[in-house]
Amino acid sequence: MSRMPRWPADSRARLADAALDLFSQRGYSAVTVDDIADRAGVTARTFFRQFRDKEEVLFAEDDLLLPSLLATIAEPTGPVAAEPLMARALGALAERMQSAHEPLRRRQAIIDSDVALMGRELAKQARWQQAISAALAERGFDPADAGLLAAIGFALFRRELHAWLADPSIDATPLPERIRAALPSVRTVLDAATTH
Amino acid sequence: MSRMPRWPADSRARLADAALDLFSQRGYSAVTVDDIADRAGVTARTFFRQFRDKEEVLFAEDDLLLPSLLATIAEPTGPVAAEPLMARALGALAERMQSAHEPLRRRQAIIDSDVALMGRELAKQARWQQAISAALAERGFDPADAGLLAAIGFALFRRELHAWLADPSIDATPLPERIRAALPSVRTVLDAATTH
DNA sequence: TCCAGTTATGACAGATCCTGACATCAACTC
DNA sequence: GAGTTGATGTCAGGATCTGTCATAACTGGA
Repeated sequence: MSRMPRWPADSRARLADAALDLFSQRGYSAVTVDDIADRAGVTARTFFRQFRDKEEVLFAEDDLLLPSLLATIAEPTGPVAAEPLMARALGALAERMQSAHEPLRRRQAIIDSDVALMGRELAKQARWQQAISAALAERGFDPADAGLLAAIGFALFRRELHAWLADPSIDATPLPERIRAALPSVRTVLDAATTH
Repeated sequence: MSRMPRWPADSRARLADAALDLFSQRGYSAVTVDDIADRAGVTARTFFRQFRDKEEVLFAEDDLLLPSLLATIAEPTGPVAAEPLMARALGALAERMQSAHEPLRRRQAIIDSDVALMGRELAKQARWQQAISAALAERGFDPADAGLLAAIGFALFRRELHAWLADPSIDATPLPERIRAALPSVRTVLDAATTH
């Protein structure tokens, strides 16, 4: 019994935690991969075996959320219009993020502080958008519409997510509620006008 | 007379040309900064004095377009609704890109081949979006609307730009015309529905 | 029991990216 | 013609990321 692994397990999780802590304390660019590896008790080579590059340690978790989002979109429910489907899919995604307000907040602060990280986040979201667009087309939407729908949904989701993360109060309006409340505004925004 | 500069002029332009050629031939990641500098007849250090990093050489020109786009938005024309204003601003931007179909096509092919470049492009567009949103707010739009408007405008512009670049025929539908034709679709897309 | 295969890691060399510091030299200014 | 400016070269060095091989725990079967 008493299996003694040669090294403590979960080096991946320890690296991710160490990275988030150090980035928060000193700022992304002031932290080297060696720093992260040291704090996690491994070498830099192990870091790069777990994460493609220094940036990826902040985004690896995201990949766990996409499949369930796609599943929600694909759920067979008979004919459905774009708006209620978006409400259901984005609402479900928001539910799953609801419990992680504080970690998400720290992470977003780091990303917002570095242009390259911002780019990485947007690139990842673009691939999500692509996948969602494909899922919408699969369900029978016109492909051209599907792309625009996915783009609009994401723009709206991003806006509400940032507003939610920026709100420090513990009993702020929950994210899913924000999303559902914001959806109708897309309809009216094109008719907005200036006074000068 | 006969001023003999110590070095040939326009090292920046020669570097940009060399980079585009080499990236097209061998692929972005297979080309080193030394390769680019060699072909341009300078050293790598000069490359980094002209461009912040290896990626920037593909995006530097973009910065010339933003000011005129903002100027179009700010043009005082009396009260105006969002949709015609977007049509005018995006149309004018499309006009200025119209003549550069082939270079833009090559550039986009390189960007699409590399995730990091995609991220850089999206980050740059996000900053544009931010600036445009601010310009819209400055003109009197509700700030929340302005952000969503800018996002929708960009999503639409990107879609049409990619379609235009993907069309190899010389007398394809011109970009400005595509943009203006696509704008109304935003209104109807939320009412699209599936049949299953 | 013993041995071969698997797996996670360490160790090390090296390519590439990017920066800081200083030197060089034509062109310009006075 | 002396001094200044500006674009470039040269060099050292840190950080990121990869390839390769060695090591030691674990695993499964002879």
